[in-house]
Formats: sequence, structure tokens, C-alpha cells
Amino acid sequence: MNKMKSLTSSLEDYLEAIYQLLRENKAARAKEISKRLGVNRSSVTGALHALAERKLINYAPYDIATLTPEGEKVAANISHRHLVLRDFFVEVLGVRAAEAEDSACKIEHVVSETILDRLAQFVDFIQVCPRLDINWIEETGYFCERPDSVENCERCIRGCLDALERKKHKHGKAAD
Amino acid sequence: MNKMKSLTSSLEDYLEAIYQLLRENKAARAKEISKRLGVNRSSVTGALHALAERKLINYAPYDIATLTPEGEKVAANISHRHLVLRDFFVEVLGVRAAEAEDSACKIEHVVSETILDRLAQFVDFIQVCPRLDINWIEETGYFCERPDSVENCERCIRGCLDALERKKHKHGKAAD
DNA sequence: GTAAAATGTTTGACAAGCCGAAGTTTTGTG
DNA sequence: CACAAAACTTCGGCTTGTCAAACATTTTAC
Repeated sequence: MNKMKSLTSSLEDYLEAIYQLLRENKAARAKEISKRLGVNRSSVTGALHALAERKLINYAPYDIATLTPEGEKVAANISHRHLVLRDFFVEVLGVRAAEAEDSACKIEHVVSETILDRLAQFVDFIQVCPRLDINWIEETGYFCERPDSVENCERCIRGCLDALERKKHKHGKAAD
Repeated sequence: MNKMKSLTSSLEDYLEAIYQLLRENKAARAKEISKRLGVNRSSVTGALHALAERKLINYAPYDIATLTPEGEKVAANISHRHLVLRDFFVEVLGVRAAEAEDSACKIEHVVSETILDRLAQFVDFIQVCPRLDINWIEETGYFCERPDSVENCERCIRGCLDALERKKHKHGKAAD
């Protein structure tokens, strides 16, 4: 069903950069792309040729690039992968934004569909389920203050029940 | 403090393969490595040269490869990254073994230290904290049967408390 | 001990990516 | 309009990684 998966990591990066630039209402100029990707301008030209050959962008020498419908789809998919990973790293693992971006940039090219879906659902889940109101604690370097203390666990779980109560009331009063 | 991080993904794969073979008490023969990595035998020779140049393996033509102490350290680190990722995918996301292996193989080369640490701690945490006794449910495609039902949530959380009770008793009776 | 089989290496070719330098086109300004 | 600056492309050249085919060395088997 899929066209051809054969986009290299490198070309995916270029396509994503173009996608982002267009989203920011900037023209996809070679100079901008090269700045974003930290790459020589001449490398951009080559990449644009390759993407045009695959019919993912409209491009002619000395002209700016735009996405074809197919390119739009592919780029949106790459961008989606990026966002899911970044969100997971930030929301669940409590990694700082810059590093989350950085790792997402690399992993987005190699992560499988299934794992990506589950990560997305995990982020959803963690925001819905009151059991999972967990946070990375910078000082202790753990997800919980004293994870081995049974008393602490009990207090924590009862806290979950309280959170659920509050949620009930909230829903009862202002159903939004 | 670190020597040089400059091992390519490809060379990391070779080093890891050698490490695994030695762990399985097999000699690190070119043929075995090539089979594992799905690569031509002649490519293995080149990789062995590169690794030997970096003093990560002991190697002479027509001889089998062994790891230097430095190579052992680096390989153990790669292998560790692989295991952490695989465990997370299997234990937390409920991804099937083959796919977990597969994605771990690729992501291990690009994931950051911080993210890896947090994933490892997350897996630990999820096994210790009774709140986090969650499972991927194949049929519903979610981590919980009916995550939006408040009654269900309450029952679920009370289940956590029960689990904690059982844990207390277990510890009380047989402290192991 | 030697010949065949298995294993390992070299060599040359190719593709993807990148860079810097030199050349080309477009844009902007007086 | 003309010409300089900015932007873009082309052209080698380099690196990494791969393969297939030809060559070299070990191993194995008689």
C-alpha cells in the first residue's frame, strides 16, 4: 500500500525543514534550509534535486521549493513522528526541551510505526489516568521520592484517589 | 573524560556483533559477523580494520578478533543501550520481541544518555510502584480498558492499594 | 601430506553525503 | 539601466559503507 519507504534519513531531514519553513510562512530558500540543518548550501541543491526526482517537492534551479501533495503527506508524517517522540521525552521522561528535540530529530528516522503509536497513546493515557500522575524529580533522580517505602506508596496512591475525587467534582460542576 | 565518541552506527553494529559472539562463546569469525549483520564478508574485513585502528579490537588478517579492554567497555555500553531500549519496548509498551529488538538496534546508535537513563529508571519504577501496574491491552488498543470512565478508574486505583497490601504481607512473612 | 572446501582478503566500482571554490543567476540600489 | 551583492548551482574531491569477483590462506578430509 505504501508508495516507497526509501527516503534516507538525510532526505527526510531536508523535507522536514522545508515543511517547517512553509509552516512558518517563510519561503523554503536554500540558505534557510542550510542554516537549519547546519549544512553547506551546495548540499541543499543536491537534496532538492533528489526530492524533486521523487516528486516530493516542486523545484527548478534558482527557484524556491514547494511541497507536492505527496510530499506534504510524507513531511507531515515525519513531523508527526518528531512531535510524538518529543512529547514523550518531555511529558513523561521530563527531559529538557533542547535535548528532547535533539533526540527526536534522530530517532524519528528509525522508530517503528507500532512503537510510535504506543508512545503516543502512552502520553495520552498518562494524562487521563490518575494513577499515572508521575513526575521526574530532578533532585532525587527518580520518578518517586522514596519508591521503596511502602508507607510512601500508600500515601501516594491515596493521593491518586483524592485527585480522582477532585476530577469527579470538576466534571460534575463544569462539564468541559 | 570520554575518549572519542566518534564511532559510526555501522562500526557500533560490528563491535556489538563481536561482543555478542564472544559472549556466546563463539569465535568472532568474519562469516558469523557477516551473517548476523546481513552484510558481505568483504565488508567485515574493512570494519575489522577500522575497529583495530581505533584500538577497540585485536585483529590481524586471517585471525579471529578479540576485544581490547577499551573495546570491551565501549561494546558493553552499546549492548546496555540496546537492552534498556528493548526492555522498555517490551515491558512498558508491550511491543512484541522481534520488533522491539529491531527498533532497539537502530535507536541504540542515536539515543541520548539522559533519555536512556530515564528509560531505564522508568522500567525500574514501573516494576516497583504499585500505581504503575499497567499493561498494553491488545484488543482495545489502549493501556486501560475504559480510561474515561471515572468509576473504572476508582476500581483500578483501589486495586493498586490491594496490590500494595499483598506486597506488605509478602514482605512481612518472607523478607526476601 | 596434499587437494578440495571453507574462510578471509584485496581490488575496483558504485552510491550517498558532505564540503569548498569557482561560476551563474537574481535581486537590489543608485 | 548598470553593476555590485546576495543567493544558488556546478564541479571536483573526500569519506563512509556497500558489493561482487578474483585472489590468498586455512582447514578438512582422505
